[in-house]
Amino acid sequence: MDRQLLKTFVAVAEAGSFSAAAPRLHCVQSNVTTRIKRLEDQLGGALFERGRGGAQLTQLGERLRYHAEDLLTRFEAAERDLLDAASRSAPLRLGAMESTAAVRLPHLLKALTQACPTAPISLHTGPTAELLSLVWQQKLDAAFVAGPVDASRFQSLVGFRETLVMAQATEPSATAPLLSFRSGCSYRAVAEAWLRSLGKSDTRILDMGTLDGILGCVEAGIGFAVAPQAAVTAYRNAEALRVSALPPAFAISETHLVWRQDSAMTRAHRTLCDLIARPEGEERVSVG
Amino acid sequence: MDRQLLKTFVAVAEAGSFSAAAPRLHCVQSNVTTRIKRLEDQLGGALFERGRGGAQLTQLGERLRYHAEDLLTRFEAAERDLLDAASRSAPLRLGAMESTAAVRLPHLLKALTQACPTAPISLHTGPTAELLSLVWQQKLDAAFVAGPVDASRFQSLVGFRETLVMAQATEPSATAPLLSFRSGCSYRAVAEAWLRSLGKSDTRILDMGTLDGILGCVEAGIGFAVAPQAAVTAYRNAEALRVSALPPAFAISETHLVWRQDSAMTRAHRTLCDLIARPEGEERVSVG
DNA sequence: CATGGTTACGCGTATCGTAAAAATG
DNA sequence: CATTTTTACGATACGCGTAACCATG
Repeated sequence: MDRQLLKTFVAVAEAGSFSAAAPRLHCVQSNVTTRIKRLEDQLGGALFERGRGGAQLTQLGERLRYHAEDLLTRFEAAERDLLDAASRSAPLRLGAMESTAAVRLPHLLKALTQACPTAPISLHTGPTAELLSLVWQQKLDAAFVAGPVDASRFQSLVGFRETLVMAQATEPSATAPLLSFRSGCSYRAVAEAWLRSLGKSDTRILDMGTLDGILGCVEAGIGFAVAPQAAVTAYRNAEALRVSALPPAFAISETHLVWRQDSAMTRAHRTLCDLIARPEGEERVSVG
Repeated sequence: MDRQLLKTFVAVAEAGSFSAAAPRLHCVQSNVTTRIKRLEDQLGGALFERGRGGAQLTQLGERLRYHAEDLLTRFEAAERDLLDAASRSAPLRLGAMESTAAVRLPHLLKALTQACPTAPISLHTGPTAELLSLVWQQKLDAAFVAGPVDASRFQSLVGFRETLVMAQATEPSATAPLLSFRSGCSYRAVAEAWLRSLGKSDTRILDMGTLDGILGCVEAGIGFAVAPQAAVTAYRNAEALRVSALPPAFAISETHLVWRQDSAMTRAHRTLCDLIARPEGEERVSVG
């Protein structure tokens, strides 16, 4: 029972067939057959029931899957910890909501890469629920999500405390749509909740990928947006926007950095926490 | 970071040198060099400091050792669980005090091998403390030890409740030595405690390996012994022995079967527990 | 200079990919 | 009959052991 065999096995279990697993493993399908057969020989029982529609786990297979996923995850966690302890620091797999990624991360990641030049940093964006799941599965080391956070499963740090405002064109239209990031964004969730509280459940929503795009459309009078105050005032043509406060219940948005409490923190991860804990301004002073 | 590499690494760490590790791994020393080098390349740092007296772990090596031992143990636990789930049941690695092994296990193991013919059963004998350590390290699946047992770390079952008696020749001598199993045996510990309570701390002790040998020597008038009543009455020439009771504080000895509570129980293990839970007499009836 | 680690090298076999055959619904 | 798995087979490369070569206390 080797690591490669377990990887192959899990890939087949996930892909649902031998042939679909092969490309994921960067090998040909006959190799998959051989390896699964070896595994089955070693364990003395069938792991899959082969049929027309691919391969389905047997009872024994289900059991192996449980162990295999656990073992492989632990392998990877150990590898990261050791890479970090050795010369090069381990890669940091970061997650963030799209809005956070757009508004806040550029400065932060710049500082982080300066502080940890050897740590490759990857970023996955997605809605809060997906990010939490990925962190829990240890596919991500940490993620920026909308708070509050379940403290029994995750460790967390308040990353950013935003004041949300509404931005609209100087000539507002009554039937203007809400311009927002894709579904799952916490700013969007706030905006929707706010609109519901006003009884405006029929407001149209336009999805956009970037904050600049959203504010650009707002400026053009296409609709209105709910966004962090800092982002709005930093907009290149901020004076063209009319900014109004949200009711206090909706105005404050906290973004937390979360990670599994039982996973070892890598160097880059600790550095990130330091950068968040200390105000950004102070950072600049120490550099300049 | 492969399983074999970790095995090699741990072997070197335990053996203290590359050359000493090689025979344990059933390979030649140059292979050890190659594998450790691969590991070091992958992690990007040295794992050992090579010197005259062998190889010593670096800081990174210590860290890897922690992970490696954990991973390897989990691998083996998973393997056992899966072998058990597949056709053949997993091997049962049993431990027992020497006296238990001699007096009680023959019947029990016979019944167990009948009930689980496909499970290879191995037996390691040793004193209670060693057995508990081996069970904790998951080198043994379960062991018979002298109670009481630390319930926070181990799960246990009362295996045998013995009445201990003193056996001596019909013509006892005042300066006779105690005939006993090797140090660490719980019967011997009882005998020593009893003698201490009588102020006879100068009694000589003769070590023997088998109960028959001990009772044979008792019969020959060489000394006296503390042994389970059942074993004494079952002795082939029992009428030649004079049996006397021990004070109640020393007469009762409980042998527990213990195992780690967080390890999955294999088929043979469950069967063993069943056999212990039900009285042996009943077993015979169902067979005859 | 003896002990222990490294490097060089030839060899066997495990594992790879290609390709054809068998199974399955 | 299309899709998926198994088997056959030659080529490559990986990992083994032998043996000679270094390092070091």
